[in-house]
Amino acid sequence: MTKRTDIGADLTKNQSLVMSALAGSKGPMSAYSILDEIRSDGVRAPLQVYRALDKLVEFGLVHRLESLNAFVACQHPACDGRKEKTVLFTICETCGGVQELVKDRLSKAIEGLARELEFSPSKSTIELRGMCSACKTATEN
Amino acid sequence: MTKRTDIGADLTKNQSLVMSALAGSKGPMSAYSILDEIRSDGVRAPLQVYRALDKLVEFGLVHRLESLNAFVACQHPACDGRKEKTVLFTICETCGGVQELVKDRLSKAIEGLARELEFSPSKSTIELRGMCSACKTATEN
DNA sequence: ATGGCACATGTTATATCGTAACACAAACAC
DNA sequence: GTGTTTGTGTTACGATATAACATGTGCCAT
Repeated sequence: MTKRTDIGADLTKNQSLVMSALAGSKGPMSAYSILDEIRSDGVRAPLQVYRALDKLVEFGLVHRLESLNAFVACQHPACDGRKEKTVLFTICETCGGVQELVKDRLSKAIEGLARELEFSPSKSTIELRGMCSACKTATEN
Repeated sequence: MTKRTDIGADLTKNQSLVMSALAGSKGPMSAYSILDEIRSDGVRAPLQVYRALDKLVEFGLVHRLESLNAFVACQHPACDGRKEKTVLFTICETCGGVQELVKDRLSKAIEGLARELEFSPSKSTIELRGMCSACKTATEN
């Protein structure tokens, strides 16, 4: 049932609920905080959330941040076309903001490295923790 | 008490126990599997392991693999001098093997990116999941 | 030497994150 | 219409991590 086309459409009920919780959040959310948001819509168990998240990640609509055990909505229209790309996240430890980027130079460096090592990556995790420019300026007073 | 100099020396009791469990393992270990290894030495609670791990990570003797929630001994003599470097891990999903690398091209790409974004990283996580060359050759039969 | 400090330790309890196993329902293929 | 796939719902549990509090131990400044 259902095929994903554009954002939010053609998702199953639980997938839509999880997706809108994430889309409505300005930062990453844990599976359990998503659950809390959508309890009022009838979702009751962690597993329902995790199952929806698995699919959303598979669709490229959501990314998992490994260093936070949390999830964010994809910041591109849909990451679908970028499945093969190397995505990087910056995570500001001050404001909690997350930025998602695809950079050619970085992708190239990773690809080159993998080739050199004869390692076939199926998934890459690149996360920078630190302080974003906005928080730095805010601190300089 | 105690100052770290070379590997294994000048660590506290619990730190040494955790360190040797990790050093004796060919792959990454979870905190709880470390605990199981060193229960016979009198370590009883997760917290004792986590505290030792925190210090060992701080010393650069151990790295945390975020995508596995697990820990590995540093594969360099001691990662100490490399604190500012960008370390990458390849994680083979077939054999469980982990390789730790420092590559200049990658470090440069990350640094350039951070500068461009005016983001100040305090820690970077770069992990490639996939299949190592050895497992690939083993599969080709 | 003793009182204060920093740090490592020990212990219990609990928070947080994630999955196994089973049952049922809806859509689809043939 | 029967079998298959996929989503759903529920209970129970496993795995990962930390809070809070008490104790021990070396150091060193007065």
